[in-house]
Amino acid sequence: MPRPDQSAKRRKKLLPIIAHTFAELGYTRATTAELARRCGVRENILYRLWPDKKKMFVASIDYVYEQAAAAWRKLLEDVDDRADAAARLLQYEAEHYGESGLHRIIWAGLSQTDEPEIRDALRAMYGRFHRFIRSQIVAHRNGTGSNTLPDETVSAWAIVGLGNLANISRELGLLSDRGRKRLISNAGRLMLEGHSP
Amino acid sequence: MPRPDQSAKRRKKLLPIIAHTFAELGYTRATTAELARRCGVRENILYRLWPDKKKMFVASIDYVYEQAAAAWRKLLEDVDDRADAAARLLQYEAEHYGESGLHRIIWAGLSQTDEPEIRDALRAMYGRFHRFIRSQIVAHRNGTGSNTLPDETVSAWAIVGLGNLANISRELGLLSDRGRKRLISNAGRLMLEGHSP
DNA sequence: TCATACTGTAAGTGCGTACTTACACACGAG
DNA sequence: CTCGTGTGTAAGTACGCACTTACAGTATGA
Repeated sequence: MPRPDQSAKRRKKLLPIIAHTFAELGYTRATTAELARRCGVRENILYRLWPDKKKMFVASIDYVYEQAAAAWRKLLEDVDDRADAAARLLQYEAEHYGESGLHRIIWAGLSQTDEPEIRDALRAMYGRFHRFIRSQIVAHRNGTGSNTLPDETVSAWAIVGLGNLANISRELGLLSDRGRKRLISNAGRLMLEGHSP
Repeated sequence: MPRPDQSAKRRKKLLPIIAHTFAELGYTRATTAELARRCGVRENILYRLWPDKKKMFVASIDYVYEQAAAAWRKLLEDVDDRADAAARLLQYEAEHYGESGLHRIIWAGLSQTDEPEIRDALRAMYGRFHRFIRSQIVAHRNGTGSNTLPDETVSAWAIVGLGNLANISRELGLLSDRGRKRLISNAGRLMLEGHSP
């Protein structure tokens, strides 16, 4: 028997570089040559790790959620009161939303939704985000829901939308940093509990 | 003197076709050959009307707002009570959001924001949408603002975000038609006046 | 030690794309 | 009529791209 296959390890090591390159340049401008250059390898090495460019991109979409979820999990480790967790997450996102720049991958993906693999990856990603946020809302409200509030499913989607727009506004310079913070914390709080701070 | 220049008229006539092609195929896959084919002309004709492909795309971004604004203006013609207008618009969008498919142009643009012209066009477009919605909110609240509500600027951005997410959900099949309607009308109403129907 | 699969280098290849050029024709003003 | 310019057709060009191939080297298990 010859040497063992290191592909899995290597994929794991290169994926962050690939993902950030897609985020920075978009799908088209992130050429396979450029991806390879930034990874410090030749193109054919990438093609040994993924069958084609599209698969590299799909892997990057999954990576976006992994990263966000990891940051959130870490944040929640320090929070004892589960009902408080949602507010803490909102606060955290108001400060840090979009810093990683990885959300640009999603936009690149959204303009390629005619590719089923990409569409499926995006749908899965949004679904995961939604489920996570919804579970936080449920824990936060904890049965105290007033009937003038939208249900948790709707509220969670609205908060996803809020985050989305916060990213766009950061990208285009639509709002100042303060304005964006206010947007997330005020509108987010309203969605969460029916009034803004 | 020879024949008069018909370029302006022609641009106006072809732009809707161009825009819908970008919306359907995205920037990259909407090749100049395909754009020309759908317009029923040869490529060089397009290049006489716009200096390059990027300019065709920028014109399409502007077209997105023009179209939405035209529909809204038409809807508002029949509304006497200005305070009611915002609710009517929400209702209308809950039913028809994203039908035109033109929003896909925006996603294509968002993954090209390193091009200053495209970024500027997008920023201008979002600014116009925001101003329009904000003015409707102001008229709707008409001084009756409670202090548990976010101010009009924040609320307007939140509603823009809501619309954005509604489009994404339509594209990816995240929500049923009913779910999307509920999202826009419930969360939108909450943003507008502090409680949902 | 040795066969075998992994790993790296370097040079393609074919194709699709944005954009151009050359030229025949049509129309409208003087 | 006729000159000059808008309009249409058709072919072409240079280039960048995703993806491939050929081959030399290298570490591993039996």
